[in-house]
Amino acid sequence: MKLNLTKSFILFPKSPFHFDGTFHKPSHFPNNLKLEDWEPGIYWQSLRIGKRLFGLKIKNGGTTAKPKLLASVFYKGSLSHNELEGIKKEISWRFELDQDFRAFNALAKNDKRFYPVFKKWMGMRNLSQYTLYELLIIAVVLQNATVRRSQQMLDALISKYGIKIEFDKKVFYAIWLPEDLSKTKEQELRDLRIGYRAKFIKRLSGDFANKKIDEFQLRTLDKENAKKELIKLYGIGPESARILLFEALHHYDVFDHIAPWQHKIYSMLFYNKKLVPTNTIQKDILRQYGDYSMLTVHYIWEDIFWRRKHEKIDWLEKEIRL
DNA sequence: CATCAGGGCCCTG
DNA sequence: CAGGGCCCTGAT
Repeated sequence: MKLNLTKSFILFPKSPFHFDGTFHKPSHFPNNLKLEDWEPGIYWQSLRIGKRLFGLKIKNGGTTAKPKLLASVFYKGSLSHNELEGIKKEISWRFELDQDFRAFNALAKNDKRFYPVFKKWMGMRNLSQYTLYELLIIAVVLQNATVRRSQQMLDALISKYGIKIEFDKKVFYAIWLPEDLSKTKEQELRDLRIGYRAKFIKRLSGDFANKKIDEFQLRTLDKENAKKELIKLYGIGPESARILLFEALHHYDVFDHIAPWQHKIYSMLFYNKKLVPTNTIQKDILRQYGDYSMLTVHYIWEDIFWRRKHEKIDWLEKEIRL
């Protein structure tokens, strides 16, 4: 599908805003059939809004202190004024453009140990590129699998059910709509070598298609209630819920679950030791960072993965199982 | 060649 | 609330 038409507009995120830290997360695994792409100062992605599919390109037109985004939406057919306004709002929500970071930055300033990290990434947002359903699919392929296998599963799903789009002379893929999968036979999904996750994905797709769950309603709930709703979903447990609460629903204080592979990395990052008990890590992080526990960890986590691009960090390589 | 854990979760007892 | 089973892969 070629998206030939385009409308451009300017967005002003609340200062400070860190463009590259926001639009590129080196800790996320890259899949071959790209949903998004980044180079310094430019970001692209396929953008699902309701049932429509768009291309989104955002260029950096400002600085961290005086942020300005040059955005373009690519589309086919028509795009009404109202629809465009809706897209702008959705972009603001997903990329947290209006987020007030004053309290967080005050906390960061008093942190002797990690202040250099916070300073370096000041204004970095949590990145939530996808709809709740799309992120749910990604969370499911992450379960009980190493990075390479997660990549394989997502690529297999996208190559069979995804939608290929072209805009700005680049090719991207988008995740299908829930209703596209709700009637699929479980075996057809299993043939993609996603194992027992086939059952999860089928049932989740059905629940979304039948409106048993509504992303916009979940956005209005507080953390605990949102979590309760997410855990009710078939195939979504504590770890997947944590990912969704942070990435899709923008709750900054969800440091209630530590997965085994994260455990090793946190132990080294925060204590320079091999394995510190998880409840010690949790207590320490919650005591120091409270309402910003997950956001804080996100800054420190992404920072080490940025560093990994240029320097070899031996202990980290061992923990990132490819 | 076999065995096993891995970016978890469900189900059973 | 503990523990077994689950799909598949790459590591050992």
